[in-house]
Amino acid sequence: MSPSKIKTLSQSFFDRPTLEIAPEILGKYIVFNSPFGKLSARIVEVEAYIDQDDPACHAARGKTKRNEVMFGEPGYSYIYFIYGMHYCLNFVTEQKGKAAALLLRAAEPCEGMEIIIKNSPQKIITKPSRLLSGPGKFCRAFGLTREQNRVDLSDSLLYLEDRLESKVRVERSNRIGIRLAKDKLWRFYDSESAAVSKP
DNA sequence: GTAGTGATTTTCT
DNA sequence: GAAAATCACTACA
Repeated sequence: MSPSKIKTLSQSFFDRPTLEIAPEILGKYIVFNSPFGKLSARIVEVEAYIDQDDPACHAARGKTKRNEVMFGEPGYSYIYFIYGMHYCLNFVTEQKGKAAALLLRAAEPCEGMEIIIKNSPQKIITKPSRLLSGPGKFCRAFGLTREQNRVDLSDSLLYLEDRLESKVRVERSNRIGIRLAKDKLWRFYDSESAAVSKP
């Protein structure tokens, strides 16, 4: 693969309207240089969370210590802990002062399969496409914790790559796992991927 | 195949 | 004290 076909996404990619970024981030690759080795995966499902007109967003009721990253500069990671067991990875979008992010819900494993399998429960290992099919599963398999919160995505630890051969069929639907604002069609996914969280 | 429940931190009422 | 941007196990049809 020639280097010209791989492009690292810079901060300017995230410094745009969230709903414009969402369909474009599908098919991109997330790369994490973990302490155990290099990991990467193809993003196939995201959800948008935007402060304004979104009661389901963590930031809708003001800034807290947990969600303050979302109010800051775009192009950062936002990892939060939920339900006592799971981490979820978000990408902060839009300009400083506006709280918005994209929640990474699912991806297809690419590099670092051995590490991903080691981090996953025995039962789901038989189905590779299910290894990263959910936000909590993705963070567990990649070994992401609060230590990776507020990471600069233009740095070399955690970043996104645009691989031009990656093709996506984008579909959108209502979001999953929330009670509020279910009517908003802010979930974007690749309908041709086996790894999306909805079967 | 679908349905129900437990685990357990952060934040808000 | 309760709910939340979840997952995986168990039970039952």
